[in-house]
Amino acid sequence: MKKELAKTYDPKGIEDRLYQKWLDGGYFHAEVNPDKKPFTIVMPPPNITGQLHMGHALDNTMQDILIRWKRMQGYETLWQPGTDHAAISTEVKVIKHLAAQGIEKEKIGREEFLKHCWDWRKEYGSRIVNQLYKLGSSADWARERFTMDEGCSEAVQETFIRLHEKGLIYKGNRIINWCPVCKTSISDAEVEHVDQNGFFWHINYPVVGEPGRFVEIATTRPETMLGDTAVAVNPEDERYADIVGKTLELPLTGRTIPVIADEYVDREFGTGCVKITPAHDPNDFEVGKRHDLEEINIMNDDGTMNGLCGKYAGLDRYEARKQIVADLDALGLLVKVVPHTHAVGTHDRCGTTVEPMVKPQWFVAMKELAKPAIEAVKNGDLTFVPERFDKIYLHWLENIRDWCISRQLWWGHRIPAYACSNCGKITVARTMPEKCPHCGGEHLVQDPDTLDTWFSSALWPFSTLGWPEKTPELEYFYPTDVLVTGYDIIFFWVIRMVFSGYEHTGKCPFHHVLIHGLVRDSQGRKMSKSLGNGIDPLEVIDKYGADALRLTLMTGNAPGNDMRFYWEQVEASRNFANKIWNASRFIMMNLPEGEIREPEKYELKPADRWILSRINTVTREVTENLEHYELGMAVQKIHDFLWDEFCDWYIEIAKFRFLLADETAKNAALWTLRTVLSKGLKLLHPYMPFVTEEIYTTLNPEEETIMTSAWPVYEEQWNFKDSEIQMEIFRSMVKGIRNIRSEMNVPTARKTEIFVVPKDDHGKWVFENILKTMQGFERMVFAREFKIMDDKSEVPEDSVTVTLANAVLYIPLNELVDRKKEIERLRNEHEKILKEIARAAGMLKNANFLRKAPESKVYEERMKLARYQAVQAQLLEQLKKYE
RNA sequence: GGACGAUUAGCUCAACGGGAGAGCAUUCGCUUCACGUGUGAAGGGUUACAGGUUCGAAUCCUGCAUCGUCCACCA
Repeated sequence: MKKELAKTYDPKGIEDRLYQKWLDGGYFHAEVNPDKKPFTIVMPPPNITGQLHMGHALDNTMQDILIRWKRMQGYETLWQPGTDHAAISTEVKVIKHLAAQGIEKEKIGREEFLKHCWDWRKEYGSRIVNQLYKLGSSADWARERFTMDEGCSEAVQETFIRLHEKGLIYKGNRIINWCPVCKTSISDAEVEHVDQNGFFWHINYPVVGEPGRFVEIATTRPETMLGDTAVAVNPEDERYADIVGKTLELPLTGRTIPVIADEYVDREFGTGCVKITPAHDPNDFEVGKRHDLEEINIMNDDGTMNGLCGKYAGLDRYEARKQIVADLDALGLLVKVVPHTHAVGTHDRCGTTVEPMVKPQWFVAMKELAKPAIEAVKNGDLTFVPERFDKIYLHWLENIRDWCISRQLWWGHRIPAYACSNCGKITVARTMPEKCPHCGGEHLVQDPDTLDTWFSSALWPFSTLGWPEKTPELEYFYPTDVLVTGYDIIFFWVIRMVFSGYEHTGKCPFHHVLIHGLVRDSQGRKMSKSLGNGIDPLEVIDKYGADALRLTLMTGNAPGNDMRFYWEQVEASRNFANKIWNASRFIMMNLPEGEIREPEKYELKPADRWILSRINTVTREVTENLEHYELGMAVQKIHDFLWDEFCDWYIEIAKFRFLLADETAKNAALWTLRTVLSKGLKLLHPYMPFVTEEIYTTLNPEEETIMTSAWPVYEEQWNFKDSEIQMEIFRSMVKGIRNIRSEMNVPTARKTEIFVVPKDDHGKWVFENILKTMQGFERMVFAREFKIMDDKSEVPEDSVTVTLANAVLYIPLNELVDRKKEIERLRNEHEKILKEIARAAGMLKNANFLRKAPESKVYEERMKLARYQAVQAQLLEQLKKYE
């Protein structure tokens, strides 16, 4: 039973139906299969708070393309999906959600709050997954994981304990980045430096015992002076040499502080004297450690001044700044205020200015862990595509500081550490110890903190496969093959997965990292909620289909580069889907009920051989592009081949044979159409899964799906260079005729005679061959009659000419021939060809070129020159006719 | 202060050592029996700039300019 396709491709309905079919068919599912080679990608787990945005769409389209391609190549292909608990994001959202109902986190307590979080996860965790369905993602949903599910949580705990045992996780009083709004510590990676316009306040600190003598310091944060415990100068600085060791009066506090000398101070900057606040500045903290200074914490967790600040206690840090400045001014100690722009650390999630604070936190010691991760890139075990991201990765790792992993949040993996309320010592253990191993005390309390959300993501490539158990999946699918992600999370995620992989599994978790850029709006701005310029991928899918969206995201997109989103481009992609749809529809309309016989090679016409040869080459090139992760390049070639060569040329040529009684010729055309279409659909399938599946299964009703059909391979037996050359001549003939008719404004309806005068016997053979084998081609050249002549004696005088390399075509256009216009046209062409000749001849005259250039290049230029010269001679002859 | 990227047709981008390409836009045609979400033709570029290497450079090197991104403790 022959199925018919609708006149235009309408993705609605088709996409959902096909996706359901794929799910039901279990095609996305991968199993350990010793007979096949595995190919694995882990999906960057989207946040459970998230909504699908263009970044997800791009990221997942790229992964799906690789996965679908490898699946068709016969690999056991696992695309491991899952979601991330997104500690801080989720917690913030749940708090807001509860606040709307008048519920406060602190009031309901930890257990109750976590219940709400899990409810949230239940409600929204699957939302983004369903949105990924819409894209066509062929992930193995049966294996979907969650960073806080039982297995992943076990992996997290195990990791923590092992690292702790090795001494690589420690708890310490260090200066950390504190967010006064989120009220939690954050890691260095979460701090974004933003330029802010501020001031330099120059303040005089009086020298004790020397009335009238001051030390002038400059600071951008006067409020922190309440926590100053020294003033530092450079030891080499003669200006201040005599003051080192003296004591200063710290204004507004009644405290005194010493003047110390430290290399850290830059003599050239500011006044050359730096106030040292060890508890509120990372550098001062270091200086403080070197000089054994007291660390005075002057702030509360919410960024207000604490009880040590006297009259300023309770004021917000910025309010305190104002008053302190005013008070200093009143005391005559404010020397001057200078505008100053500087980079201020802000929390990347909420934009709050980070407050450095000294707090007891858990850290991962990074120095040793970073080593194998650095080595991996240096020895080629891990490569970035494009390569330039190597440097960014290495630079970060080579300058890495210890990773602060504890968070003062409730939603997340709780730190498996227990403090004894008797002796105060901490025990790290898998379960709460009954007795303190240090003092035998029975009152132990689990650390209230949870872990950085990236601590669990770092384990994702192996925790999802069952680690720490030695599961068959881990054995088979790990290490994974390629990781696809945006450059914006190299530090957060990629680096941490790499060192975690080496540390816990002894292997690099993947060998290639394919980096993509951001999808920006049409004006090049980042899509953001606050700007309201985001484009919802679901809206695009709804209007134009998932295939159109996917194609849009992949065309003209080079790895690592940002791209802009244009609706016009989506339209173009949709048009392409429709083009393929209609070409297929046309082919199917003409296919007979029964089988098509594979023609003998000699039954194939030059056009058949040409298109078969072309798709053979395209197959090879596309496969090579994919192997190099050149996804944009590959789809460009598929697109151009299918549209320009297959639709616009081959189908047009082949369709004439449908009308013939010559069954052999017709069969060859139909078989070729079907074969090339099938292969073309397969090449396109990873990019446009829906439309290709719909067509393919209609075309091949006996096949269940294109998804598991075999990826085409290059075969030498289908390489027909001779036919490619013949078709090249044919196409230049058709183009030449169309061109001239268009220039002369000849109506399509007007058919003419065309006289061909070949240059030589070979030329004659070529055109006789065209006449014999290209049935119906006269229509393509608007010919009433197509005659091959031995010489031009019988050609009507008033003909326009089309000059080819091996023949001249004469088109008698009678009254339409404007001699002046024709001369001008011929002259223009002659000029063009002279330029070409000059170029080629110039090269060939150059002795160095002949000596140094590869032989093939020289040969190529010789051939070109010969061809140009032939054309030029003929053009000259034409021109002579008019003179 | 460093590093990286971009600078190519009106717009958005490809090409990355051998004659500058695509999509969109523009102009002029086409109710050709798959597709007007189509089709034919045309116009449009000293590949930011200045040097250099090379037989040959958009492509490699050096410098410079503009824009962008990342990193960085200049208080």
